[in-house]
Amino acid sequence: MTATGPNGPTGPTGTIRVLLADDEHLIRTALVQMLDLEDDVDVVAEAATGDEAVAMAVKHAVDVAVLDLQMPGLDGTAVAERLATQLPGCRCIIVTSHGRPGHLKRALAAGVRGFLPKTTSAATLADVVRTVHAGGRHVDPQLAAEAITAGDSPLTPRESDVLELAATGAPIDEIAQRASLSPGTVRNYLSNAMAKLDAANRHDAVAIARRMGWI
Amino acid sequence: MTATGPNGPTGPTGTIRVLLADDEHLIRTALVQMLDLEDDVDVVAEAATGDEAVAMAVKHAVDVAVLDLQMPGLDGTAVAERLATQLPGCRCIIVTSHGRPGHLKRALAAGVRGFLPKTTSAATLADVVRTVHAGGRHVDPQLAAEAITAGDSPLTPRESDVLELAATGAPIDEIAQRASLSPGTVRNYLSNAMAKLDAANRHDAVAIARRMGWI
DNA sequence: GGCGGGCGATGACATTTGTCATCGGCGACC
DNA sequence: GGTCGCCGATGACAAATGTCATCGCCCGCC
Repeated sequence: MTATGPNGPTGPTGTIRVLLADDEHLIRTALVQMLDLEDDVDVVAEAATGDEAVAMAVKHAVDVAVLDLQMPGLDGTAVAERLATQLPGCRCIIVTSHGRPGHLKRALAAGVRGFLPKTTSAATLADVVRTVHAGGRHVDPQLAAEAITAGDSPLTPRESDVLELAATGAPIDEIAQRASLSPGTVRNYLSNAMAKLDAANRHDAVAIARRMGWI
Repeated sequence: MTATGPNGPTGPTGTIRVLLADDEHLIRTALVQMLDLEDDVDVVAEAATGDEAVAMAVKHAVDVAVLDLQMPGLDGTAVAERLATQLPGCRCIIVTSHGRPGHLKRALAAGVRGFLPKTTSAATLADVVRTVHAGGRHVDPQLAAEAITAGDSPLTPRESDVLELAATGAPIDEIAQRASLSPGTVRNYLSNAMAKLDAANRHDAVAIARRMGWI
């Protein structure tokens, strides 16, 4: 099984060419060093933002991209979407601190092949890089279970928009302005969202939606 | 300068005995491996929670404790407070994702000697471990500047309490119950806090207080 | 063509919040 | 002893928020 990645010939000696993207310098370096200890893994690129990640992945034609979910600019899922078209052979793995069911769903929809919370053991990461590079998939079992029980967001697109704007704590009028809606309409959407989420008020609704990863 | 830690004789060969506490398994392992590459640093204990961190630090009589700020149970600052009495010679370093001025102030008050955001470069961490072990201090310069300009929390202790309870999005009555106060009193405190923080509503106030690290 | 659902809006209404003045008790400080 | 600030409370009032019914428009589906 000599290394012929999905993207044609890979590294000179069959190592897996990896991009690692994380905005936290300390963490990124630590992770890179750790992955580089594996002799079949070669971290050939690093990035601190989503945009940088896309650029570096393409430039170095990496086999696997390990992406932090929350980054300035594009988030990990958005990067995966871009790479799906710009570097079709590249497989993406998302790593995140906060494992919300909704995030997992969106990531999977974006074609991500691996999804891990940062609470998983270190050995797992290298394994998942290999699994994914070989064409397999891996999502954290516990998260998968949560995602299944949690179901999809009951909110309509507009309701999500408005709720997202409400997340800043802004009063109704400001939300209305920013969404180009009448204040009354905003209240209606918010009221609907609250009913669907079984929340006592909109801030509670925001908290619930956030917890589920729906906004 | 043979290694005689503040706590009496340290490791057998003058290495610095370090505890590393972080609830994210992946990160913790990566950081441990990275620090262990330094030949004058020896990570002799790990912990995933605040309580565990205190226990392990004492048990292994470490010279330096590297603590993540946000952990289940005790947070990094609380651990530092405990260690100040239970293991007086131990120096504490706090590492955190979100650098809020208030957190820095509280940490310094708790006797912490180093304070770093996770965005700092990897080389810095080992340096700070050495600096702190040698009796020095190190706080991230940018954070220090913010902390100085930000000033202290204008909130009274009770106002902070109530605001913290309000942070969950609960309605007034629930806050009142949980704080054992009359609803009217809660509204007064909240109103005061909002005025002091120049916030449009209490959720805005929560956001501001959080940003400053005052709750 | 009818039906349902999302979208956007309005109006009326009840409830919740925020504001303000005011009170009494307590402890610290001069 | 007087003053000041924090604590806890009450009441009155205004403003923001949440609820509900109802309307019209448009689009997709059967």
